[in-house]
Amino acid sequence: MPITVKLPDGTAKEYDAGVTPRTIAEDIGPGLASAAIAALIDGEPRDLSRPIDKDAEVRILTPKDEETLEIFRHSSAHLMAAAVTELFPNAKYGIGPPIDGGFFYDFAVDEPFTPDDLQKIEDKMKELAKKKLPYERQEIPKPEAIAKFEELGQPFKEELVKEKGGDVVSCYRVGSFYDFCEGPHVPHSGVIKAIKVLKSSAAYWKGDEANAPMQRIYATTFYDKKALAEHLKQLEEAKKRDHRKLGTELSLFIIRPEAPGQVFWLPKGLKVVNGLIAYMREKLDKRGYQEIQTPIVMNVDVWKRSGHYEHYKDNMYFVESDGMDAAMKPMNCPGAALVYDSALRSYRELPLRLSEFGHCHRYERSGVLSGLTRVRSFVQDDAHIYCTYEQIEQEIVDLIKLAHEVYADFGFEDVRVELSTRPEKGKTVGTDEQWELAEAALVRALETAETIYRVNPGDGAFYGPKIDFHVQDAIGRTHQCATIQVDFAQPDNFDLHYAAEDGTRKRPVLIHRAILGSLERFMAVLIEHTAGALPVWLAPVQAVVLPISDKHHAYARKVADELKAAGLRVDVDDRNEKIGRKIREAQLQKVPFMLVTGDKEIEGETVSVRNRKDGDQGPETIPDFIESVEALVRERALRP
RNA sequence: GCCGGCGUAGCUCAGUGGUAGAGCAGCUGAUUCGUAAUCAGCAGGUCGGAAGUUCAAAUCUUCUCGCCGGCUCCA
Repeated sequence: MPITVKLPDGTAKEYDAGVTPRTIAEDIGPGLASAAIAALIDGEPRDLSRPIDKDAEVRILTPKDEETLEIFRHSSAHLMAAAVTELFPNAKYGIGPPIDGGFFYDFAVDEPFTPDDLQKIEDKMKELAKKKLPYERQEIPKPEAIAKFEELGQPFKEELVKEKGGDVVSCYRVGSFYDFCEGPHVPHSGVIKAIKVLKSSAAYWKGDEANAPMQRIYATTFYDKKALAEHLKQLEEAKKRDHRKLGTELSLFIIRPEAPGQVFWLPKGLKVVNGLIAYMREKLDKRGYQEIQTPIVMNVDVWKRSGHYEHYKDNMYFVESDGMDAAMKPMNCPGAALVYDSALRSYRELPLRLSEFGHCHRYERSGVLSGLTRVRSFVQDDAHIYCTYEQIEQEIVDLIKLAHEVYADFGFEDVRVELSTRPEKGKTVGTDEQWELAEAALVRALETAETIYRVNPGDGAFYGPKIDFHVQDAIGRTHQCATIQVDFAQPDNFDLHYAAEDGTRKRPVLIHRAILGSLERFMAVLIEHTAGALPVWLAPVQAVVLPISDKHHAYARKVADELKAAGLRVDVDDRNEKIGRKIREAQLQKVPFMLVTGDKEIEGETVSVRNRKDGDQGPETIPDFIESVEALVRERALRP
């Protein structure tokens, strides 16, 4: 029976039913046939060898197509499992999906893999790749598959087959590895030309600590060795930008064993943090916020009332003093609620926007702490907006705009927005109706603000749904920053109300929001994004004056005094060192401007300006230099 | 928390059972210098902590603290 195959360029060809994509590729040309990895049949990815039995649109996939990478990495995961099968015949297979930048495969083994094992696995993979082992697809009845995996001693696979619907399941064989798998796969292992096994770590079957422990091996593969080398170089670059490393090198902060998960801000780091706070205050003042500060330790009754005790106590620190049971605040909302409740509020005051740079403490499991991004003590640029139901949408639209405005100021162009909805019932406070109203309000606001967003079902806070903003740094890592949450429950818990226009008492709605998120985490993002070269307006030291020799010290100090008088943050490097050394160190400290002062400059009452990015800029008078720096600060320019 | 790795001078690291090392930073001195490292000397460590094995422990064992990686992403 003939079928019609439509190609991407619009041409149609006739084939006998059962023709494979490979044959079609060969028909189109030998170049395409040899580059072909898989095919899209009516948009569905398929093996090259899988017969087509009806009219279809066919697109041959080569390494140039984006869709191919996932297939390629997935096939690579099978190759890794094949290598493990040969080296560790007793390994039980879990799952092996592609991930960003590579893939992993989970194995249950008696002994965790050692670095040596990983090298052996990599070598074995390379050996198997060279053999050009075919990826063979089989479709077999489900009971047969179950029996097969039982016979192979693969309980996890058996479990997965049992969970799968349908009567027939597909399996793939590559080398001595046989796997339950939808596919598709590359035609043979020879296309996997560049392989690197990266690391191994613990995981649990289906990600649940209650299940069997497994060893997860991470690896990556590429179509050619050059691409792999580039990828590894990028990983190196990411290490160089790591905020923990730069934090030490630039003397921004330390974290000590005496206080795990808590930050000691050094003078330079605190300059930057304070710069961020000043920046946010300026933004908030323009938007009608009123700043408050609420206590860190409050009677535990407050937390029982807010619902935190019930839903969040595992993450809270408790203290006792004067016989009072108290807790350290993990969030600022109850404090704000008490402030709201301290006066009789009128509808005329709404929306009441109470901001707070609130210092929160949350107990985090020891294994999850990480630099500035996951800490136990942090300051949120928080605010609580009390408003009427009608005002919600406009407030949220404004917040979405504010978030985008702030991120643009820092040069974050790639911002992802996520809407997280209600977690499992029983883990939340508030009624069904309240949740529905809150979620609907967020969705409406997102649509009004024309924001593209993704939904994270069940990922909301225990008191309300939320919109999260994730920014991507210069090396592609994403970090959660802003969060906007609608909360109908807290005003109830604290019995908050306002006098409405008609004289009745009504319940306000609460919107929680943070724009930078936590100052600690935002610092991490900023440090990694800028590789430590903070924009001039935030740089802890904006300029360093570099006298050439002793006899220029007096002039250098005079210059520095003038700059300081103008409000610039300036140091003088009057060490007994050569100018080259002073410049090198200022460059390494990422100081935006270096001002070389010697005989020439004294004579002309100038400084020779060198900026960290473009090098020597030649002489400039001091007033001119001050003016140019002030302009950069005013504009919050991203580059000197 | 769990699994693995790691913990030696302020920083980066060497040192696999026999007297604790290097580079950088620091201090002192010399040098007075023009756009990414001047030279010399000096000083600096209960080898994360505790217990154990041993004639002898940074090194081996146990416990403990901390750090790093990972623990959601359909076979």
